[in-house]
Amino acid sequence: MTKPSDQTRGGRPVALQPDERAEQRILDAAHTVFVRRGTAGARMQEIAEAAGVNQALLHYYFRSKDRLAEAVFRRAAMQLLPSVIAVLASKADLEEKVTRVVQLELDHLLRTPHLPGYIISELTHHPDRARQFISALTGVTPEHVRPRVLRTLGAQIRQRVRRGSMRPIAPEQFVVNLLALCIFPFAARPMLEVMLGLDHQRFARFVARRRRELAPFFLRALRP
Amino acid sequence: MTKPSDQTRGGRPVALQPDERAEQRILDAAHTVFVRRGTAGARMQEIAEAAGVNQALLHYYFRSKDRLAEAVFRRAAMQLLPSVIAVLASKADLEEKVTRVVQLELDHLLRTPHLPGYIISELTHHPDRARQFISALTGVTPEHVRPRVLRTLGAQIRQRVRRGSMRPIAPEQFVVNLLALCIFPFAARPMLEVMLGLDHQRFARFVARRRRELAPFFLRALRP
DNA sequence: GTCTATATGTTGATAGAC
DNA sequence: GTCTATCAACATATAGAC
Repeated sequence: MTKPSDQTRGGRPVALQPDERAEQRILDAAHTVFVRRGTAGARMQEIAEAAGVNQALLHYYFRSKDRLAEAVFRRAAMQLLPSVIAVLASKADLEEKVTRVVQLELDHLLRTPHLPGYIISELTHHPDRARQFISALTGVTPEHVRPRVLRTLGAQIRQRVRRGSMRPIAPEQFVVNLLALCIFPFAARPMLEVMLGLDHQRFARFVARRRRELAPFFLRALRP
Repeated sequence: MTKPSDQTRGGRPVALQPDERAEQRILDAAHTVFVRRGTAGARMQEIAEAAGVNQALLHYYFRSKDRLAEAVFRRAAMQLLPSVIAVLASKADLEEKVTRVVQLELDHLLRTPHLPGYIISELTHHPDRARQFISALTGVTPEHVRPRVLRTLGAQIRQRVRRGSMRPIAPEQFVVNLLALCIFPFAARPMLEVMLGLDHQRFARFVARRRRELAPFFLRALRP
């Protein structure tokens, strides 16, 4: 078994080899197809066509559909909450954290609007994905950071509460509320489009407005 | 083609016939399996076993997997926003609407926690579902009601704003924020469980707390 | 209405040439 | 590394007996 990633190329930053480019093209194509159809609904043939290669090559690089799906999911999971955890764990004060998370997340989701639906879909239908999701996160932020995010937030909140400038709120509720307000509109986009009669253009305007108003909305809810 | 629903039984409220009970059992079993595996990942055989019937009977009643999936989705879509639209369209004042929507939705989702993930998954992967979703809604609330929900909410908001007791907010943002805060925790439950280290019991407590605190949280965000 | 048995078409995966 | 050709395993759907 000689997988391309096992080969040594001397470690120098060379231009991508043909094989690497093929592997990358396959991964990108798989991402597109898996996101659109879901893992179970995706067809290896469609991925191969989208990548401009033969179906056998998919197995050459990734061995099975399952492993390919796992590779795609891992990469996608690392994208969903990239900067968010970093921001929440930072030393910035709460107002700034909220404002920056909203901007970062909405800007990012505007570029990859289908990501939330895909992640949610995978996590609900594929039991093992939860483990893979957490290990993908620990690839970005070390294992011990996440519990610390909650403790840090909790400390910041308690400090505010003591000062009388904030209502008490559990840090878990804080995080979930913030993520919900950012992510849900994209995850539920098809539902919202038919419910509210939004076409693509209106949805874009809807999000643009949200980008300005969401952080103030959230922060008002925290006032005493 | 003699479908059981075409048969006349005199219109009197009789006990369910064997056939009806089979059809119902199939629909329930299909719901369970489709929700767990997703439409593409579900197998007719598994549904048949769960319903305690033969696979051929599924086709006898529903003709194809696709039609069965459509029937299941339509029923599920009617469940997701059952009372919510009714409450939002009612004459109650805004505080009461918010409070009641939170209670109704969280209570309902506690009983069917997998519904949001399933609906979102279907809508993102199956393009035609959007049409079916809206027609399922119009089965519950007449077509002309939903635009009126937004107008009604808009009028109530403007009234408050004029009185100085509320910040301006577009009714679309109002509705999406409210739904996001209610539904997202369930749709993203597997993600939140690993991110926040919640087991099932902790998640239940998390939601119980949310049931008390969410409406006040939301209403504070609306204050001037 | 409900079953068993089977046809028919896909799909993921492999073998082997180049 | 990349291709063509092909296999074996399902999964959906139907035929036909009871």
